[in-house]
Amino acid sequence: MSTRDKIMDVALNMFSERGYEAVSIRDICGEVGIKESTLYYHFKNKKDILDSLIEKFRSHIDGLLLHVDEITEKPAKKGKKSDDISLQMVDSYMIDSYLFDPFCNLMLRLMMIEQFHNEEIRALYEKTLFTDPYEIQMNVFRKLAKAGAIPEKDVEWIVKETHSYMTMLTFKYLLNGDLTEKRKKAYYKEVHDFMARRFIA
Amino acid sequence: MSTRDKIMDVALNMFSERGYEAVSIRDICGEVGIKESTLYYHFKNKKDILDSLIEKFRSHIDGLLLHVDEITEKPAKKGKKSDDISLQMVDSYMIDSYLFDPFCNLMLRLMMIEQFHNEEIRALYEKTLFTDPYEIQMNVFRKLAKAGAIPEKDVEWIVKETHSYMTMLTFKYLLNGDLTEKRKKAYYKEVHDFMARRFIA
DNA sequence: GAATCTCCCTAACAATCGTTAGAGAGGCTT
DNA sequence: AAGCCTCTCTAACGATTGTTAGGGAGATTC
Repeated sequence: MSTRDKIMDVALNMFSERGYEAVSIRDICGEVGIKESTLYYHFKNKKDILDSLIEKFRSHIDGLLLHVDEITEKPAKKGKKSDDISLQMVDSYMIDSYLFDPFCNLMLRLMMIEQFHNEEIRALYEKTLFTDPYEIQMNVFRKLAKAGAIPEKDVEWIVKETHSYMTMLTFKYLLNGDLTEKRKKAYYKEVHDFMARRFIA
Repeated sequence: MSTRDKIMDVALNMFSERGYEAVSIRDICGEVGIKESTLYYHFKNKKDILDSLIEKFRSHIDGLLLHVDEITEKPAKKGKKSDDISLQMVDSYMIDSYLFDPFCNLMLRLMMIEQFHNEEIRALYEKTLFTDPYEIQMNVFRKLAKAGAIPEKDVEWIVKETHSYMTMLTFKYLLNGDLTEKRKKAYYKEVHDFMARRFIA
């Protein structure tokens, strides 16, 4: 890993735990194992580290959203169980590559902490935690409705319930305390129980 | 308002926006209109301000919980609509005195920010946002089930859905950006729509 | 072989941090 | 009147903050 990457990695870990302003340049450099002036070779100032992290996160989730669109666009196969697409989507992809991903997880924590005095971060936080997931699930369930798997009129409330349940669990298990295997399993189990009740039983 | 109260008020506003470590003693004193040494007459150090805020919040919600217990203990009147108690409880009391209360709201934001490097705050945060509300709603809906308003077997999932929906809305509207009238109304409308769909329609 | 570029260093800068010593003004009790 | 308590002030302390000037070692280019 390059020095620049190492700096961003250490900074993210510290920012997401203590907050941007509470972490000093010397804290970061000490952990990375470089002198302060070396950091200023790679970043023009402290704010630049934060901006670079946000930029990295932006392009990271842009990639994810593109892939989600690809999956969603595939026509729902008739005769298959109604939960096929949604479970594949929601369970496998979004959870693994987004909520359980260490980089995304720490970025969400960082944004949760910094949202209150940074307009840009607040907007990105709202988009990635509320707007985008809701829209993605809307697309999936509308697709299912068109394939006749669920009634058209139920779509809105099914999405609202699914989305709010997963959002609550995200705050409860994934953005709260350490991201341990135990917490991930607890999250996964509750999501599965919810899905099973909704679509399998 | 006493100087001590003024300090706590200003400190809470700043801590909840920028985080504990990012706010300096001089920031607080400047806003209050006193010199730094005066602050040290009222608090033994910076941490003492934070601890006092937590203590104040603790006794505040203890009072709330006591009142909630009182309301819940009243027997459900037969012949009344099934939503009576729950709506009265959930809508009026908890929302107004807890989620919409400026002091509680700022404390929740502060705890959201500080939970990651303070064990005590993390525990309090988990309790007041997840454990307590879930338990309160459980008590209310179990009461309703005993009165025959809803089937006993539905209680758990009704509570899970209600609780997760309100928790999601709390994060979306009340702990996110400024606590404006607009946001409070948006929160209230969505809760009401949910209740109406569940119990009235 | 000289020059340039990349990446790190030592050493310091003014500003700000949390905190404290000590004094003074006004009101209360003896 | 004397002494004490409450509350605020001025002024400073050592430590830490973000940042910069300038130099040096090693690889690459001309």
